[in-house]
Amino acid sequence: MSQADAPETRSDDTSGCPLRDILDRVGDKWSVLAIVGLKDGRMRFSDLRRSIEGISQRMLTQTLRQLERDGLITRTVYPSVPARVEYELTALGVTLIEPLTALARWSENNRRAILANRAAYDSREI
Amino acid sequence: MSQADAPETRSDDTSGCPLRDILDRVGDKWSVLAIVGLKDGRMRFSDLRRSIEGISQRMLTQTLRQLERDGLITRTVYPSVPARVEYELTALGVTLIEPLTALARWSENNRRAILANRAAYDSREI
DNA sequence: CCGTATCCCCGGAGATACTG
DNA sequence: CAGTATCTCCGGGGATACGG
Repeated sequence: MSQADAPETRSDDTSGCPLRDILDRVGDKWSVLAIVGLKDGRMRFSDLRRSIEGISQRMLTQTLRQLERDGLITRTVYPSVPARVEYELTALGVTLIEPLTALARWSENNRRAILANRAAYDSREI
Repeated sequence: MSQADAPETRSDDTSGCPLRDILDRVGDKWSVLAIVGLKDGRMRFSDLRRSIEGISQRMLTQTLRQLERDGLITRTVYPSVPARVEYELTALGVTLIEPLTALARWSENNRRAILANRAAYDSREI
């Protein structure tokens, strides 16, 4: 994709689509699970990890860093031995729960319909 | 989640998380743009393609098929010459617009804050 | 105009091993 | 316990060319 013809010169542009900016985060499998995992309060790294079935240490760290960078969660290090780190949603992060929940509701409400549609589509599509 | 030896359930799995099922679609860059592109009414393939900056023909086709399979859009072929195909949101697809819009609003409302957070994080993180 | 088939590359993400 | 560093593999998706 060449930028040769894009006169749109907002510097903080996100490729012209602010929606994507958040959706990239929200759409990310692990990000959502991490946010949801933190919605009931602070958690330590290892507990969070256990609560998110299937995530690797690497991915959890990476995901949490992103969320921290965006200001959606805080990271608190307790200099005990062994190290102990807790994560918690920020005020900003908490506000994300609501629209996320709206989507979750939509999902639950329409899940069966969608699965049925898929089945129907697949069966007539052999 | 202690599913001792979960023997690789099914392929319409969602791995026990219905949320993911939809988020996989919603989180998909092109899916969202396609849905948004159709929110004002039916469109032909090529118009849709032009309206979504940067999408390849391959990706658009693929994305539209998925959405059709899920029953979120309809595909109508007019056997004219040359072929002409129009896509349109279904009733179900229309209902997705609302929660999607909620997220979009959140995005717009918090975009600056997030970008600021990122900048702050990056500057103290050299 | 609309869609499919091929080739190919780049980066995401798992496994593993190691430090503070 | 929490995090980083490699290595590697796999597949998403762009470019391209062709068919209906």
